[in-house]
Amino acid sequence: MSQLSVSEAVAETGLSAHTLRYYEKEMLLYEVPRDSGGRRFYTRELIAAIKFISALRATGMSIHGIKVYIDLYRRGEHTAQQRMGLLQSHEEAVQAQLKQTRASLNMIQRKIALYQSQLDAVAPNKQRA
Amino acid sequence: MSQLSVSEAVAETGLSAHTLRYYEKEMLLYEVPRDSGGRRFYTRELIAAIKFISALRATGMSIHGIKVYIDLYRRGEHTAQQRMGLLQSHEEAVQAQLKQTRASLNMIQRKIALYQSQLDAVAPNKQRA
DNA sequence: ATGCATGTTAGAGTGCGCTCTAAGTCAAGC
DNA sequence: GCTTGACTTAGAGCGCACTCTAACATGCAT
Repeated sequence: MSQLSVSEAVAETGLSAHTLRYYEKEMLLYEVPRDSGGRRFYTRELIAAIKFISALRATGMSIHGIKVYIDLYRRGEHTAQQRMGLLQSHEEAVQAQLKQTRASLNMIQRKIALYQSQLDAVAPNKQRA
Repeated sequence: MSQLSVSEAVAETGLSAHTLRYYEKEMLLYEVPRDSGGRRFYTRELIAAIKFISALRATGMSIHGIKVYIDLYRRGEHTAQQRMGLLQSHEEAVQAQLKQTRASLNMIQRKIALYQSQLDAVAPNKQRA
């Protein structure tokens, strides 16, 4: 159970098998083990890596940016400081992006409120129906 | 001053002239007026529309999604209800996306904290330097 | 032994949102 | 009149992140 087949990994991570292979080709995943028939399987560690990669993607880090991080990982413990630095600057970027999104959302909400008062003025009784 | 040239509109909206033309070609912007020489200029209303479109884009609405909204706009006042509905469902999508981003950010922050304690254990005196 | 699901590969294709190119026009300043 | 710079057009090109195709292999169930 700590070794997932492709279809189990798909269920567990929410990514498609195509995407898992694509990440492997792009070297975001490496040393993915195979069974006797040449089929991949995913260890606990790989699943954790995939989930972390997904978190980076979900927050807008590019495949290339993730690759830089993973490459540091592969080069060993002495790169920990650099990796942390990358994550910290990514965190800042995400915070900025969140701020921007909230500002834009606010503008959209004000527009919705405008529609509401406008529709209300036209058919004020609807609110009591 | 309420009529901006292309370069002024670029400065005001943060979009490129290429992008403004692209939005016009895609019909997100329409009836963009021209001067005697055939050059575009942007009215206050257009600038406001561009900023609203930018807010929709910044929150992840596709060009196609925006076009649907704008097309309703062009069809007149009787589409106000539908337009509000579109904005409301987009708002929900944005809230969901924010939630997802916050969760992913949290995972990244935990990783950063892990690095911090790890680097701290290796060189505990650095914190007092 | 046959059928079927699940996997494999290399490489092509897709959709999106710009972004740029090339060749040309126009108005203002020298 | 000439240069400069801001603009115009149609259409090509680009980078990204998948996503799919086609042909083939494996292994389990009947």
